[in-house]
Amino acid sequence: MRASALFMPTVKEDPADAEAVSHRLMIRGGFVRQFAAGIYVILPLGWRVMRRICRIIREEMDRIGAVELSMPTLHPADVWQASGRYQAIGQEMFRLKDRGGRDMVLAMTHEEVFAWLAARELRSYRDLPQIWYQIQLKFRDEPRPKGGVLRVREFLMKDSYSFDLDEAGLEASYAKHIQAYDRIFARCGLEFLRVESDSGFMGGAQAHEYMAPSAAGEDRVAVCDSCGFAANVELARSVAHFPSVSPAAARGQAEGGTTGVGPLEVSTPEQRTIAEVASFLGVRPSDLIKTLVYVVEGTAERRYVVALLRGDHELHENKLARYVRGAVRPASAEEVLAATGVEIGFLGPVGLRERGLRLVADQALDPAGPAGSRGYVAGANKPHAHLTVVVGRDFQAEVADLREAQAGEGCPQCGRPLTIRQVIEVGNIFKLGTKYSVPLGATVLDEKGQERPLVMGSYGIGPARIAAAAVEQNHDERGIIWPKAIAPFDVQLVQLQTNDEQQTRVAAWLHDTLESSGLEVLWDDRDERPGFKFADAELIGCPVRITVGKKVREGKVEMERRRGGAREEVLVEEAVERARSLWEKAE
RNA sequence: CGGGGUGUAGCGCAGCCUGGUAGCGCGCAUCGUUCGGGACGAUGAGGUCCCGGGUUCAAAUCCCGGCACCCCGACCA
Repeated sequence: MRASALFMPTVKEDPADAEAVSHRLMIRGGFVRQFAAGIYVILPLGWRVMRRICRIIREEMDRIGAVELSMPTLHPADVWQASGRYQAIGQEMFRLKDRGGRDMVLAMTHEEVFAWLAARELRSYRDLPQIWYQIQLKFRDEPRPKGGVLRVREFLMKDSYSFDLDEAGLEASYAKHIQAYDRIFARCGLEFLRVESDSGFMGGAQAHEYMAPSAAGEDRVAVCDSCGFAANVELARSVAHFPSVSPAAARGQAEGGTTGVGPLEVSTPEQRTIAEVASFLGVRPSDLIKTLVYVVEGTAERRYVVALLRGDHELHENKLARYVRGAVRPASAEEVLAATGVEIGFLGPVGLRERGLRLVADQALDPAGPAGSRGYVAGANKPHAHLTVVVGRDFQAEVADLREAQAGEGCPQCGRPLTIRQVIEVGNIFKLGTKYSVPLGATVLDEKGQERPLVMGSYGIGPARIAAAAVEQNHDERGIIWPKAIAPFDVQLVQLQTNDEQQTRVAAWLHDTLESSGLEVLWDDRDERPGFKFADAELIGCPVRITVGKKVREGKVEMERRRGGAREEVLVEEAVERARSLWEKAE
């Protein structure tokens, strides 16, 4: 491909509104342009990267026996009403009406349509298993698109759906996807992790996410280097550290004993925050209990739930939400007062049950756990006072994993220290069960002639996120260093003097010969100065660069790898073989 | 949705406080010189100053309302 014929608008200056490295470099390198918030034009270079990624995805999906098809993105609302998601999903779904006034939606995912198709076309267990996939647009009205193509409102997704007769079949389909995904991300040249993920509070099905470590990532995972445990922090349990108890906090424990008299009150005028109380009483934050009031929304359960955490720990709201099986939000100051009768700052667990509130304590506070029946300081539920309390003696609470795993805490499997890594979610796999097949009537007859709902799985990959993650993980100050499998071209052939006939002849020959050997070549034949072309080549980041310059008079060209390595002079007649071997060695 | 910020030539920005002539760099066009690390000179094209309303003799500039985009947080099938 001649660069003069390729539309590749590179820019020298950083775009003003691009923060993430991948965003900056993909704009500057002429891969994408922003059209509106979270909506992108993919330019020819970007599209070549996308096509290579999609090709790898197709090869690996086909290899596990999946079949490709294409689903509509404009859906009548009724399939979404059937699954309940028309109501359950809020503003994230684009909704519209057709000319007849019928409710329509733009597809944000395709479980419903695939289940609809399965319901109509799959009749017998003999039709199973099936794995269907597509590479299709998704529309999500994200509240805040960000990070270039990392979080957008319209994007391409490979999504596949498996249909099996039973859990064992789903297990097999799930395992096949793990195989395919491991290969896909490895072939795309990504550093990635497969981690346990939150399957939501709609059932206990298993789910994993594929995560590419990057500072631009929006998720965090807890990883154990010793035993290989890896989970999203939304899910990860961890073993807390248990610092020794401060004398002041221990006093309540000692004087009350584990079964003896109740809590002791201390005066704490105007001391509201954990830090204030700790410093006022001369104890550590880990000697305090944090009392957080949350509102449970959209369930028949009690409206408030009180979360108790050790003072140095942070609540992970999703964990609380999953435990109480409903969305939660922090109660407002007024709601806290209404529910507890106390202002924020002096809230504590003692006596709240008697007011009809549900108390959930984080595992680290469990008296049956490593902390034992130790003393803590907590609010007294009256202004300007705190109590020294013992969990289980002075109040009772349900125990659950509520806090976010922190770096250095113990791995739940082996106890060694956990590492927290920031990651980009590039794919996920999910055991759905019968969540969509039942409402959409996707059933087959089993060998006994009994009607059974299909057991489904759904599996997603974001090709643009693979591209962005690859850039985040592979770049230097000059530009992108594409992994060779997904680079827009394999070789960038830079011809320096475009009016030099000998150079043109050599470049044309190299271009044609390399192409016929199976490598894709971007021949920079533009009438630009050398510095300009070198800068563009490094910005665009193809694995191998060949420079055709004045040395062709001596029968030589230069070549080098984009990722490090020395620049070398090579005889023209040896250049094709040498370029191929450099490309083979590229990562 | 809460907080912060920005909208001026294709891109990056100054001008706004203190109202009156719309400017700089890059890019673009033409010519010349140059051209192995984002060249130099000359000439030139290119503007609803985000939109609407108000104040004023006069608004890019002041006031009111709206919209768009970015960042932090919340949210994220």
